[in-house]
Amino acid sequence: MMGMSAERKPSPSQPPGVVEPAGLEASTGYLLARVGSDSRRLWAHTLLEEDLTPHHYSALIALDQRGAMSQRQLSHLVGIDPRNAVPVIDQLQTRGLLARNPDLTDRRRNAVTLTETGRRLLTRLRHAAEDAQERLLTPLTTTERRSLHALLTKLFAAGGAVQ
Amino acid sequence: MMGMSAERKPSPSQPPGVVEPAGLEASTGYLLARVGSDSRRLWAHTLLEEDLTPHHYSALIALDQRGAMSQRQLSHLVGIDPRNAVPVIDQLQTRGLLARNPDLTDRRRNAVTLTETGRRLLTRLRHAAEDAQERLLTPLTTTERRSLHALLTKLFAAGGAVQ
DNA sequence: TATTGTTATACTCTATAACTATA
DNA sequence: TATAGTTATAGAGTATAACAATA
Repeated sequence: MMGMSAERKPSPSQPPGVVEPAGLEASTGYLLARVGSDSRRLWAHTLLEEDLTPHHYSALIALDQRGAMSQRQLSHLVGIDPRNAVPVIDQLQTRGLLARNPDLTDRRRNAVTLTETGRRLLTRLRHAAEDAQERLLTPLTTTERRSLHALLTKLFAAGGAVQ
Repeated sequence: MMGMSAERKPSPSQPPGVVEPAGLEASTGYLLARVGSDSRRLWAHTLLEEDLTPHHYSALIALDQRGAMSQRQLSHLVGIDPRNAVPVIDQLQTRGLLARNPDLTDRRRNAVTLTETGRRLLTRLRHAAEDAQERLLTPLTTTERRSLHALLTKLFAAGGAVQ
């Protein structure tokens, strides 16, 4: 419908003498980027019903998990630039989902916290997230899902090394 | 340096009674999207030296592998919208890397083919792609890489089912 | 001097709508 | 009527440069 589509060739089975150049599916990096963007697209589409973007959701999740923190900490945790976090936090604050309080130990900082409204919305969103994830991972068995999660975690944890 | 960064907690080891809400790293979909975008970023950064984007590269690869095809086929194969493929193909044509020839069986279509110049450039780019991939997958063993590739292929192949 | 939050800005990627020429 | 290519356009995501307040 919208996502990915390229046909696959499970077994190359080349006629002898013909060397076909490697296709896109041969690259793990390409598959990672493409499946990853599909994952994001799927989730973004679901969040549209709540008028939120994946960045909004990630920020709410991080605040729920770690409690109050500065905007820099939050941006770093969510993986976006602090500059681009400003409008994201603005919108969440306007909707009463989080609050910016003064940090008493450092007056440059805002202590960003989740509100009760934000927490309630998050509960609803978590269910939607599980549904979306279920749809995404349908082709995999439980064991395969665990394996994929472990491998991605390994890449994610080492992330700082990339570039 | 720029990519991902969130700290991990290999073992949760909660104090009894405290239930910490699940964080972002608990979601396979999130990890997929984030590691995927890092993969794309890394590759895009490498391609910048040749003044190309990942889409340009994907198009060249697909043409090299499958030969002449229409713009729609090419777009579909690469996973981008035909509308957005127009400027991509324009730029590649301007640089003499591919050619748009009339399709004799259907005058609406362009038969897009790789030029010799395009093929030569591609040879160079393939090496760069291998290097980038090596950097990306450094944290994984050979077995783990094979496993990841297989899992992603499974998700990719089933892609049409998503959404 | 370095850091926190901010603004303004620009560029890429992706998506919606609508046109044209062919089939 | 449906399809192939195209244009214009708008939005989200990301990145560069620079600033004020504070450490």
